[in-house]
Parts: sequence; structure tokens; C-alpha cells
Amino acid sequence: MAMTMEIEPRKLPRQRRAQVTVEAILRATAQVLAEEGYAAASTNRVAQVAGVSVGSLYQYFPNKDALILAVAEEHSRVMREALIDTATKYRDGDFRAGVRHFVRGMIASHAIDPALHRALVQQLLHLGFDHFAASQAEVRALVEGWLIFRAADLQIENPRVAAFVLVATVESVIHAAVFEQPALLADPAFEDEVVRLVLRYVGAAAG
Amino acid sequence: MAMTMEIEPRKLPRQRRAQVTVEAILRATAQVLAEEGYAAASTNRVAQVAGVSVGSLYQYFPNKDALILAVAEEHSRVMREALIDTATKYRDGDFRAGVRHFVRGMIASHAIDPALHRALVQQLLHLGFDHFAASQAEVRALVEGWLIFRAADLQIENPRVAAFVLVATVESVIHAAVFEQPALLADPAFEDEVVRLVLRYVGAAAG
Amino acid sequence: MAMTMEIEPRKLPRQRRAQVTVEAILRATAQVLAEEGYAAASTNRVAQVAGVSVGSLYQYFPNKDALILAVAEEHSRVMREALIDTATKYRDGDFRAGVRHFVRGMIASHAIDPALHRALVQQLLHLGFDHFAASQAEVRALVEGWLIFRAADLQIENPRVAAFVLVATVESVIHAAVFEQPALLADPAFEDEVVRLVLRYVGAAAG
Amino acid sequence: MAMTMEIEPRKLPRQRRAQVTVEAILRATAQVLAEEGYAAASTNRVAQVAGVSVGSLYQYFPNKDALILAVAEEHSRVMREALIDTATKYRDGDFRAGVRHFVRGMIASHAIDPALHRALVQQLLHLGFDHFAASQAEVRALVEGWLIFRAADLQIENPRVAAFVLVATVESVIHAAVFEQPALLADPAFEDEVVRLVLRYVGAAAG
DNA sequence: GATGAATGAGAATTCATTCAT
DNA sequence: AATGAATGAATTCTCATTCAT
Repeated sequence: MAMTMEIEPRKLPRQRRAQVTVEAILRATAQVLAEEGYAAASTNRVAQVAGVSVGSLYQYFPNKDALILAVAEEHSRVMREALIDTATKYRDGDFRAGVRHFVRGMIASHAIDPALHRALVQQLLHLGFDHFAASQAEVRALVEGWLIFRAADLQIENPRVAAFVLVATVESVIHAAVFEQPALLADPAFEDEVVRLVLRYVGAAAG
Repeated sequence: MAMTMEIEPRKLPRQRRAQVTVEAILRATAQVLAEEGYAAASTNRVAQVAGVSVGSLYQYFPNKDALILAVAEEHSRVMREALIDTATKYRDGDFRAGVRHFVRGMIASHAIDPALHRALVQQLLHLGFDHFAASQAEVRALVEGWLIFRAADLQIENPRVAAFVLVATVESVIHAAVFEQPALLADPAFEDEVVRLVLRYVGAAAG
Repeated sequence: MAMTMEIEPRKLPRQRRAQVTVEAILRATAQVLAEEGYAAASTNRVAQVAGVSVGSLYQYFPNKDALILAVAEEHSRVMREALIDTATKYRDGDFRAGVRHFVRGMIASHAIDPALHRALVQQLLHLGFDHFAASQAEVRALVEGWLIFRAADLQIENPRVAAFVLVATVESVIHAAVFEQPALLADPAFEDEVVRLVLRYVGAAAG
Repeated sequence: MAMTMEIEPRKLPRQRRAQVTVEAILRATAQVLAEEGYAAASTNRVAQVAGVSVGSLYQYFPNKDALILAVAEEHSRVMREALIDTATKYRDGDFRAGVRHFVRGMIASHAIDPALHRALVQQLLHLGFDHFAASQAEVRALVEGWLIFRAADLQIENPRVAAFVLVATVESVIHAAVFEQPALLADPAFEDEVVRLVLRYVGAAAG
């Protein structure tokens, strides 16, 4: 494992033409990764699908890992936004409804492009980056604020730890579903159970 | 990605000498994987560490994947046995003690060789085999049976989904510990927290 | 033996530089095959002789067989052209002169690069492709048409079978010369004998 | 190409058990060669099919080439005998009938096991031995004697050369049929044409 | 900026042959 | 005599990366 791995984009595209090139590359990477799998995602293949030369790819990404990371970054940004949109809306409403929407948002965000998500997780684990874990920080902060705001109604000792456990747990359960039983993602009973898990854990369950 | 991947062991070692060779190969694979990581685990490197020629390796394993899978098989067999032993014992005893032993078993099974476990998870995901998923199905079935058997004492709507959620949750919390904080595996407070999570979820918590 | 053997060239060279590379590879393959024999014709050796990297070789040929086939294709194209040129010219002239030119064309085409021819025959048989057989089909058809066209002057029962026998006979006599006595290819007496064999067979001999 | 190639059988089997082993090896080699082709004919595969260990194979054959040669030897012995049987019978009868029987014998001998014949020719060419050419010496002598005996009825200048041309020609034409159009072997028109080729060549044709 | 030809280290895999049991 | 485990040199092929045009 290279200690001196560059992962920063090489240079920013200035002209519109370059902008287009970079987007084509990212889209092609995501597509190849999702449709043809890890093994097929060689730099030459990606460039071909993007309708661009390998040379152009290396103009903007110093190496393959940086390319994958950029795609992961984009993918997790989209996921994060979808989630935060949903979750923020219910900040002041009924807590139980809020939890349900949070969970629904998490499930929905994982359903955006499960194949890409899978491929990225595989690649990133393989690269030694737990990229999605890092991107959860923001979500965690959101949830922590929420727990503090509603502390009176809950049985929680340490909101920070609870937020960590909660986000990690929900994420992992959904994750497991993505990998092992994708059908569950569309099963209302699955949503119900995850909601129950959260509510009971924070001491806000009905019965 | 080859569609026709052979993964069955090639032939069974008959003589004791061969037995020793196969064991050396498996041990070397596990060691290289755990200590030097995926990238270093070339067939030649493995053979070298095993003190055996590459040819011998290919006498028993048709390709590299089969080799990795054999190691995973063995590792998950050991894990599964440790777990099922523990869990089965408490099938009829006190439920809360049973949960504690189940959790303890899960933790213990992941503490057997965390580095190898990490490497295998990375490698298998990467190969597209979700080998541990398969072995979790068995555990899941065990837990589901258990939940149904004890339904009267618990507050569960859908035992099948609940079993999935439970196993995934416990597994992933422990997993996170394996990947990020191996020290936790030996911390009694960690066990306590996971037990609490489970008991609350199934509605069997004391308070 | 792979059932799904790719033998089509991988991509066409667009730039002049690539054109040069491909030609160098083909020339090197022919040379190594002819001078050092089958056993020496490894892809790395060929690349080395071509003054090119193995990678470049694989950029244009998907595998070793495709490389050999491309050389065979070229060689048999040259042979076929030499032959058909000669033979076609005499389609309407004097039959006996026509036979002489046909035979002369066959001999000349085999004299182009006997060592390469030898190596290719060995190699192609060995690969299971009877490449020259295919190209002989064309010659056979030409001869059959010729026999039918001149049927009045000849004593032939079954032109199709006769064409097969004729071409096979001439081909193999010349072949034997290539393999065993290359010097004969340049000896006019050899041409005379083969012509006599043909003329007597088709019943057009003078005496 | 090894200059010091051993091709002599290593030792003669003395005990009946060994006799059986050697025969099994030869039969397995022929079978694998004919049915699975050159590529599959590894020494280990042959030993396996023979129900014998590789070690035993090497007890009687110093290397792979010697094994192939032994099979070729046996195959050409069988062919030769079939031919000589047929041909000798007609030594004193009608010349034209004799030729027909000679040709028929040649065709029949090539029809004994065409797949094996093909595989052997491929292998032997590849090894640089023109084994079947050598084994023709005996047949050639037979034919020469025959031509001398019937010289009065024929138009032949040099019986030795004529015998060479005749045997080589007939052999090659049949050979071409084996490789390119096996169906011809069973076609009476093919036999007719080959007979005509011979009769006209030696000046014994009817018209 | 873009191109795509060229590179070559490195990885997987085979198979004739040996030799201890 | 027979066994079959072990050997390892040799070969094919891939793919991230560079750089001249």
C-alpha cells in the first residue's frame, strides 16, 4: 500500500470544454463500476466509455484511486443531500414521525444507485479508505443536535455516543440489506423494524 | 470477470505429506493476507511463505480465488462453530443470559483473527463473493427460531425481518470495532452496550 | 483448447507510428518462426526482435494465435495472388501452356519463403486451424472451373473430385520438395515432371 | 529443438503386469490424442486415462516424445500391415485390378483411425519427425518390385523414381482428404480418380 | 488541451519430469 | 514395480501510467 498516495485532483478544469470532459469521465467511471463491475473498470475502459483519451483522464486525475475517490465523493454528496433534505424537514415535528423520515431517507439514499454503491464500497474498502464512514460525520452532527433538542422525551445518557451508535447502526443495517437482501429495501416491514430499533434504543418507543 | 469461475478444490490430498502441504498453503495464505495485505498475496508469494512450489499450490487449488475462498471457508467455519456452540447452549435457559452469550460468542468469534477477518472481508467483497453473508444466513435462521420460540416474552412483530436486523446490527457494530477499534473487542463495557441494544430492541429490557 | 478463441486483430493502427509497429511485429514473427522455429516464438521473444514491448504486441493482437494467424494470412495472401495471377492469365490460351503456368505459379508461390511456409504449416496444423486448406479451396474452385471449361479436350469423369486430386497432388509434390529438397524448386526438370503428371492425369498428354 | 533427444523406449516390460501397464499407456495416449486433441495430451492426463501413475509412464518412456513416437510406430505398423495384406494379394493378378486394390488399401488404412492419424501427423511434424514418410520405405519397395515385374505393360523409365512419385502422390492425396475432406474417403468417385491418376501416370490407362 | 501509442513490471498458470516412499 | 506429491522454469497476458505529437 503506497504511503505516498496522491488523491487530490490534479488541476481544475478552467474552460467549459474541460468541464465537460471531467464530467464525462466521472459519469463513465460510475457507469462502468455499476454496470460492469470492479474488474472491468480499467482506466482505458473508462476513458473509452467517456469518449475521451486516457491522456485526458490523467490530465485531471493523478491516478486511478483519485478517480474512484472523486466518484465516491460525488455519490456520497448526493446521498447526503437526499438524506439531509428529508431529515431537516421533520426537525420540529413529531419525534417518531421524524425518526421514520430519517430512516426512510437513509433507505432511499441507498436505493439511489445500489450497484454503484456496492462497487464503491468494495473498491474503497479495498483501497483502505472507509470513505462513507467519514462522510457520515455531517449526518451524525445533525442527529446529535436533534437528540439534544428532544432530550426531555428520550432516555439517553450521552447524546454524542448515542448519535454515533444510531447513525452507524442504521447505516449498517441498511448496508447489509443492500449487499445481502436488496429486496428488503422496498419492504415496508424493513422500514418498520429499523424505526423500532431506533425508537426503542433511544427510549421513545410507544410500548 | 470470468463467468465460469472454478472454485472447487482440485483434489484431495491422500498422503500425509500432501496433507501437510495443503495445510501449509492455507496457513501461509492466511498469514500473508493478514500481515501483508491483499496486494502482497500473489500465488508465488504464498507458495514461498508456505515453503512450497507454486506448482504444488496449483495441484490443490485451481486458481487464486479458490485458494482465498478455502481460507475464508475455514475461517468462517471456525467462527460459526464458536458462535453456534455458545448460542445453542442457552436456547432454553434465561433469555437475557442467552443474549449475553450470543453477543459474547459473536465478539469472541471476531476476536479469533481480526486482521485475517478484515483482509478476507475486503478480498471477498472484491471478488464478488459475499461469503460471510452465506454463513450469516445460518446464524440468522438460528436467531429467527429463537425469537419465535420466545415470542411470548418479547415484543416482536416480524421475526424474520427482526432477525435480519438483529444479526446485521450486532454483526456491524462488532465489525466496526474490528475495523476501527480492535481494543474494544476485549472491553466488557462494549459487550454490555451491545447486549443493551439487543434487549431493548426485542423488548426484553429490564428498564 | 479454448472453445472461444479470439483471433480477430484487436484494433487497427491509426497513426503512422502504429502502422510501423504492427509491421515490425509481423515481420519479427515471420522471422523468428522461420529462423528459430516454433519453440522460440514466444510473445516476448517476438516483441524483443520487433524492438517493441510485449504490451504493444497485445495492443494489436488479442493473443498469440491471432498473431500467428495474421502472419499466415499475409503469407497465404501473397501466395494466392501469385498463383491466381499466373493461372488466370492462361484461362483462355493453350491448355498445355496454361498447365505449365499454373504449375510454375504454384512452385513460385512456394518458393517465396519456404522456411516460413514450413514453420507456418507446422504451427497451424498444431493449432488446429487448417488455414492453407481454406485458401486451397479457392484454388480448387478455380481449377474445377477450368477443367469444366476445357472438358472437351480432356478425359475427365468427375471434375470436382478431379480438381481436388489435382490440386492436392501438385501441392503435395511441391510441398515434399519444400520440406525435403528446397533446391528442386529452382530446377526446371522438376517443373517438367509435375507438368507431365498433370497432363497425363487429365488426359491431355502429347504422348 | 533438443539435439540429444532420447526416443528409445526405456526398458522392456518383463513381467506380465508391466506388459499390461505399457499397453494401457499406449492405448490411453492414442485415445486422448484422438479424442481430446494435442493440447490435452499431457503426460499426467495420459497416465490418468491409463489408470496408471505418471511415474509408471516414465518407467517405460524416457520422455513425452518417445511416448508419442511409440504410438505412431504402432499406428503406422497397423496401417502398413493392412496395406501390404491387400496389395500383396494382387501381385500376380490383373495390373489394373491390382492398382485399384492398392489404392483401396491405402484409403482403408487411412480410414482406420483418422482422428488419431491427424493428431499424430500434427504432433510429429511439430516434433520435426516425418515419421510416416519413413515408414513408407517398405511400401515403396513393394511397389517398385511390382512395377519392375510388370514393366512390359507400362511406360516407365525409372521404376525407382516412379515408385517414389507414386507412393508419395497417392499418400499425399489421401492425406489431403483426411485433413480437408474426410467424406471423400468413403466416396467411390474418389477411389476412381486416384486409380486413374496412377494408371495414367504409369501409362497403363485404358483410353 | 487532447490524443493514443508505447511501456514493462508483475501476476497467474501449466506441465514435463523427478524421486522418496 | 508402482505411486503421486513436488518441482519451477517458462509462458501468456494485463493495465496503470507516460509522453511525443
